[in-house]
Amino acid sequence: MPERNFGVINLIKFWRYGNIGLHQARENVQLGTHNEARFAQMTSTARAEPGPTYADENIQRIPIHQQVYQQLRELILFGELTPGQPVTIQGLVSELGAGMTPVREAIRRLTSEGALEFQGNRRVCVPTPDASSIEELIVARRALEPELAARAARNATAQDIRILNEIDLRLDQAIAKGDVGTYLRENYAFHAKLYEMAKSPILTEIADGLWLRFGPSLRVVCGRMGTQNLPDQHKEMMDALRAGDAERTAKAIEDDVVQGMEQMRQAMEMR
Amino acid sequence: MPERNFGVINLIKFWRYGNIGLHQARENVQLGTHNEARFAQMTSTARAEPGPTYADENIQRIPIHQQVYQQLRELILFGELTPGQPVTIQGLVSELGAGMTPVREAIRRLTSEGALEFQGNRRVCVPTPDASSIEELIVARRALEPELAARAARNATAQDIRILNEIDLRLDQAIAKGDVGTYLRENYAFHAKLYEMAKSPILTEIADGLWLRFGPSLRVVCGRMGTQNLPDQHKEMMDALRAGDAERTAKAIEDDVVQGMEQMRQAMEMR
DNA sequence: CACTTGAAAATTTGATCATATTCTAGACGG
DNA sequence: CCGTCTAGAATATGATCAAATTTTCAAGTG
Repeated sequence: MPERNFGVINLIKFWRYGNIGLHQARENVQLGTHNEARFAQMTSTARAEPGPTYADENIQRIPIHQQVYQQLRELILFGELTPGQPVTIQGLVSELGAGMTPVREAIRRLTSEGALEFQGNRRVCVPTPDASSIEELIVARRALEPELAARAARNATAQDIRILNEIDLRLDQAIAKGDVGTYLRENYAFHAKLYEMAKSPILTEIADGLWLRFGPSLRVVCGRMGTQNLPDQHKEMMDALRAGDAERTAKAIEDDVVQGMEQMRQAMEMR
Repeated sequence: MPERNFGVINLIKFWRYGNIGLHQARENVQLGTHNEARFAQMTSTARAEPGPTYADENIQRIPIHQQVYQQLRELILFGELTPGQPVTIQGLVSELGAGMTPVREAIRRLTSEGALEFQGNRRVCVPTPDASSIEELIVARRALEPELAARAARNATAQDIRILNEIDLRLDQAIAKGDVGTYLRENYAFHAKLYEMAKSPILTEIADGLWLRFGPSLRVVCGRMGTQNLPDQHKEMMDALRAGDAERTAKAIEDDVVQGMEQMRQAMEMR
């Protein structure tokens, strides 16, 4: 059972078992009080240093509903929550020490992104995609990712390429070590970086949202298969990128996406 | 205190001028009380008959946050709100007689769908798409709509085709009469019906969401240009559909989408 | 007698609101 | 023109009520 309070960002890892918010110990875990909650990236990965490091500038209160949203988003994105798992408002409230309204707002947002599912009877849970959902996701990603990759290639700076390369290195290590969690995060980071480079906010938002729909399943599948034969077509893509060849970059990403998604589909059909 | 209850559905027509909720007459308009607010379509068009028609079955309370969401959604979708217009929580609260929490939830949902924009300083407004946004929307719609149309064609029943045809007739009449409001609604209805036929919930949700992003602009453009030279490539599409030719249906829809969006882009650039 | 079934009580959770607190933008005075 | 102040708008909480789920318990059935 959880014992410590790491600030909101770190603490939700403990869930993942059972109905969120019910069968866990009720720690006096608390969201940062108003003076502690400070600026953080809108995007994803939380910094490891929540200390009193908020130097001077850029100090901006980050609203609680935003914090809750981000955390919940990551839990789903990286499969910390399993498909079918119920997510209750009250659970989150007591788990996070936040009020109902912000929790509610976060849940609505995630629901409208397809990351959570409204069950009809006022309840919300993590969706369990079926075969046809996966098929739709393949179509959607296949349509969007190559376009984004091509745009990224056209805008790529040396700096961008270096960062991508670093991510890919960590990705390789994670695969070698069989570290599923890191694999998932770095793999996402790789694509997210490409999105960022594409400088196309709308397309990015859509493509990014798709991850939420298969994140939980991806985790389950990887957990069963291990990381060994996971796809990493990124090498060819990096070559194309360095060569400044947008078409080839797009094609490489398409292959990566299709292979990864097909693998997931097959793994899910097996059960 | 409120005197009549029309059900939330009918009442918001009053806005559309100025900052929502501020400079309007304060109708004593009120959200349905708990026992009055009853089941309605999750989708779009509200039935005209809110009377005590909730016969026996299917009587289900529709949550206020849901009602607020739907209304706000339609206001945006059909250009009742202009780009740049601020949308305030308090405004909606006093206009609708709803509490803050449900209004808040509705706004969060719409924000995460791109229908509203968070301005950084706790304010929310209807976004004003720039040229590059439009370009992205074209790419996205061009990728999704033909796919959906092809799927629709494969599933089409005689009944479906008849309904589509009726919608298209009303569309023609609206164009002839120069009735922009009806044009917008029927045009949307046409595509929405296709989505429904495609039976692909995820792709549909994405494609449907895009309408929210250009709805307000579309209204502005149509208002300036009149309805005369608006696109309606639906005839060719209907032929293809009746012939059961999915490819041709997809192509026709692609033309329709591209032409419509390009026209909007040009009209917007003119100013 | 074991087992299913059913209905009502008890408990958990969701929905909504009223209220307190924190921010922001714009007015006002220097 | 710039800093200060103030009205009002947003954020966040906890209370309250309604709905749904679970539990309880006993009657009915094979």
